[in-house]
Amino acid sequence: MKAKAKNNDSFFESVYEIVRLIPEGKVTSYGAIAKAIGAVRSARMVGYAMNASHNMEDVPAHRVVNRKGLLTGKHHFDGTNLMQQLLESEGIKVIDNKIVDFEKHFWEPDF
DNA sequence: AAGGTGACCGGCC
DNA sequence: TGGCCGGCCACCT
Repeated sequence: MKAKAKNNDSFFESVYEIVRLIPEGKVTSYGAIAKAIGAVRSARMVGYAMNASHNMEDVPAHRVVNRKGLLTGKHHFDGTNLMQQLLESEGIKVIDNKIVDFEKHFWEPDF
């Protein structure tokens, strides 16, 4: 069996915790999450964690974008425009892999 | 154990 | 907004 549940208390788990708290219709940046867990300099790790989030169903990685509001991680999703579809489905306008009014939909992890 | 990797960020132009 | 460069740090092989 694969058993890739990753029960370890790794850094990834911390990231999932925050991402899971993201409300619908809201988006956040990797840096914001990194800061929330207390690892501003580990923003890259946040993206790394999202890579493994594919096994996690409760992790809406599609609500996480880079600082520019670009769907940088959309390439890692099942489809090509799956991420965009999900965001639009929640009321977020996405044009050319870019979130419209990114700041408006920006959600900061509440400690 | 050491090196390579990466869904990033910030600064500069 | 966009492109380039350096730093940073946990995970993987």
